[in-house]
Amino acid sequence: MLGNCCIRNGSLHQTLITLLDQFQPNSFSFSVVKQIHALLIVSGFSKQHLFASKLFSLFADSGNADYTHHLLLHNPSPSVVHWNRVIRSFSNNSTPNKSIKVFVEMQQFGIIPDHYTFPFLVKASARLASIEHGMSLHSLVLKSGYQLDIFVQNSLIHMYAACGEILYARKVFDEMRQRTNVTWNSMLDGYAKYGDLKRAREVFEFMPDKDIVSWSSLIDGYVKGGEYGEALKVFDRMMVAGEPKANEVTMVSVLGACSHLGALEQGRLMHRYIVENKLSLNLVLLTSLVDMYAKCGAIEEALVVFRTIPKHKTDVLLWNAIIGGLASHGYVQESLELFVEMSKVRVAPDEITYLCLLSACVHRGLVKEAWEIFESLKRSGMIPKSEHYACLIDVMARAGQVGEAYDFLNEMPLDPTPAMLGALLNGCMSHGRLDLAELLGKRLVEVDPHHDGRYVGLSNLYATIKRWDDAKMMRQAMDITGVKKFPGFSYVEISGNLEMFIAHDKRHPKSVDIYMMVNFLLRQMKKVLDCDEGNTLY
DNA sequence: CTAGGGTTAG
Repeated sequence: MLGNCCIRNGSLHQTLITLLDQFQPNSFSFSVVKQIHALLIVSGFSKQHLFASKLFSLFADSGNADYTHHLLLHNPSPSVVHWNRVIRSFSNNSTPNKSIKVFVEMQQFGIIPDHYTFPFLVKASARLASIEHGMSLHSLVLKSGYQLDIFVQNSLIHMYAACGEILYARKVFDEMRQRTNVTWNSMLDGYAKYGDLKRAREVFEFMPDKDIVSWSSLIDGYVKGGEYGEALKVFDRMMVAGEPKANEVTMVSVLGACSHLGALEQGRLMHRYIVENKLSLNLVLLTSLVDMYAKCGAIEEALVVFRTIPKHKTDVLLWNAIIGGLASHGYVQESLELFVEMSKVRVAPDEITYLCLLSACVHRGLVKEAWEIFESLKRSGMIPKSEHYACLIDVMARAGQVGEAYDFLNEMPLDPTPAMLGALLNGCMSHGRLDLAELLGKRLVEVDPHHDGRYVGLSNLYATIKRWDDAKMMRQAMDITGVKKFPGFSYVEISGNLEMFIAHDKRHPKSVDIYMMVNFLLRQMKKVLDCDEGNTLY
């Protein structure tokens, strides 16, 4: 079709040049370019350098690294530029190790690397987190005399940080004579990823021209470090300053902070910001929105966003977000329906998908269904992990099948984790198997001696059966091992303000009202449990 | 005739 069109126009040559120029790396279909390629071969243009070069660039940028490599080997005399493009393709691909392979191959062909070659290779070793590759490349850089190239230096900082060698990253940084924003940002992100938020902040405050990458790196650092409030503060500061403008990447991190805080109003504001500023709603951002609404308790809004997304554009992360959201709201039936829908659009579930479904069963006490999901997981060729086993033990224990759960625990091919022992212990407590509970409680203290709750759990057990001396002994054991009891706490957002609640805390000004409501809710929950009609969403 | 290709944030 394409060919007919060009030939009728009478100027194949000109048309193809125009066509090729119009393609942007990410906005063309691989098959269309292949058609053009075929046309060029048929019409004898393929030997013309201009076409070959343009085509080659398009393939390289489209992420078809293997095809680009194939083209390269068919080129009678590829230059270092061509090799570089292939090496870059692989370093951005899912197979960065191949870019190092191609580098070796290139040298076998007698091609000498230049200062463009090294940043790609160093990036590949960063993605592989391979300090061995990284350091031997660094020595090659020194041998070839490219150590003062700022792109090379920047990539080395990133590589050392990605390999966890933050001091080496800093050494490269300190020895640089001049620095660009990328230099500062790489160092900042290095510290943030390393978990040293204090130093990340220092770099951020000190650097001359903070751009959107600087702000996004710092915000994401706080989110990854669990300092969600600080992440939002930094975001606010950026908004007040008015520039730089937040982009899609920034919003993904900020939405993550809202999710963890349960800050629904904040999250809605972010959603509005995204729409009003016409940020592109790519799949990553949409997934963050779905996740935010789901984690903030607004499952209907999560579904509204989810339903706007064309099914052929979805991936497993999006499905996990919505299935997990439904599951944690107790909508087991709906989450299973979406699981079926997901396989219909040919998105393969992963172990997280199964974990979401299993935890849904735990919430609603569905033992039989949990087993079915577990079997389905094994049928799909995945190997269940300890979290999956823990869900099964939990759901059995809650249902009072304590003996069965205990047998399962002993027969499974993994070592029991604290989560499994704890779940089983809770089951024993609520179903009166205090003999087994004591055994498990002791085992838990053994495997998890620094966890405050383990001692408290056992102490409470002894209190229940009025073995006061043993209960006291557990408290003393905590003093001896130096384990401190930290109260549990959570955040809730009420009309835009974040409120922190600490377990058994009576200091809140509305404490009396709050506990009245808690007791009311507990009674309501008991009623629902007595006549479990289930709840439906649609 | 001798261009062409680069590093950082989700």
